Amino acid sequence: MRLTTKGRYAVTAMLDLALHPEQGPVSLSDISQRQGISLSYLEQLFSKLRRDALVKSVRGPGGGYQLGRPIDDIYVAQIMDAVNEVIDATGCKNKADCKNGVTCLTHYLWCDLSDQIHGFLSKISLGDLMRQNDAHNKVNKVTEPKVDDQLFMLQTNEMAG
Amino acid sequence: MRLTTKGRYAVTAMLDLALHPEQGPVSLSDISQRQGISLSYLEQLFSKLRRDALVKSVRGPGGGYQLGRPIDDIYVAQIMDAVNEVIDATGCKNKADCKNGVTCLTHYLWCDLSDQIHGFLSKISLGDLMRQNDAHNKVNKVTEPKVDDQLFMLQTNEMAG
DNA sequence: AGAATACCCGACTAAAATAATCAAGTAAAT
DNA sequence: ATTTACTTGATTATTTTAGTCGGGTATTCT
Repeated sequence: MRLTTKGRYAVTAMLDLALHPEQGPVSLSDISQRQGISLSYLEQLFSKLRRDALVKSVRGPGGGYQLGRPIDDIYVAQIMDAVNEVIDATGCKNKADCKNGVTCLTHYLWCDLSDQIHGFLSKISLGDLMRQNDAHNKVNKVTEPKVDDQLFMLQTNEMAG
Repeated sequence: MRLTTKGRYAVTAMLDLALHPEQGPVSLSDISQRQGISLSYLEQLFSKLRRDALVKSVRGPGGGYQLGRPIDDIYVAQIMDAVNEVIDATGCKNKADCKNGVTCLTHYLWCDLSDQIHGFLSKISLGDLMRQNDAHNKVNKVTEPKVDDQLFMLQTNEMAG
């Protein structure tokens, strides 16, 4: 899991789609103008988003892109994973001499953390983000992410597995 | 907030320090060997970590680095922030013609998400990570880090939802 | 049918960040 | 005094990001 500017562009573009629900498909040139992202770069990103079925494309005049699923079935982690290459976080996966030394303990701890972040972003949908903004405008307080619960949940999940 | 390989190196190095509590300072060359990070790159990272008082340095023979605070007072977000430059996530912060249109709504939603991630990582300390690993080992009796399981878990996470 | 729109795709280039290297210091311990 | 190891700055190489280019294909509209 990586949180890069590339992923930010992707999430931004997906949010742009989510904010234009049923006026037909949204063209990349529209997104390009509104969000200030180059058209060709958007094409690269949407190629990957489409590969993961996060968006559907409609060709021809009046065509463009639409979300591939309802906003509550699209999670931030999925968007990030679609556009970012998965990396080997340990750097020692294939080493024969990797025998639970200090090195691998740190790697393991890092993987733990990485899983926590991934699990966290796997629970935030586009719909969550948009509703949170609504709530924020009304009450100025948010109920969505339960951070402490997340921490404990991960522990129990791993123990079970 | 960015979650990059650079930040991963920093967290890894800090974990390495945390795992060597009171045998005196830990030299960067030790960390370099154990974690497979080049010495000079570690120097760059620790320059920033020191600037933020996350580590203390001891010069001379037998010198090295120690954590600047107890493990429960050092949070992952602080480490990330120390080594990563803060970026302007909106790209329109200073524009006078930015009047809360669709563009800025997406930017605002992104900032919201970014705050959530930051808040999440601001609650995970080095101590949390280490204790969680202890609990995991006790329950599963795992003595060797199971990298393949980690990867598998990540994949199923990606597929889920 | 033909023109216009907009997705699709691969290769290429430019810019930026990451990672590593080199060189020349300073502080402290033996 | 010598060695160790931090400290700093400059430089370079590599990778990633971002953008560009030039072609395509599917679709709609006239």
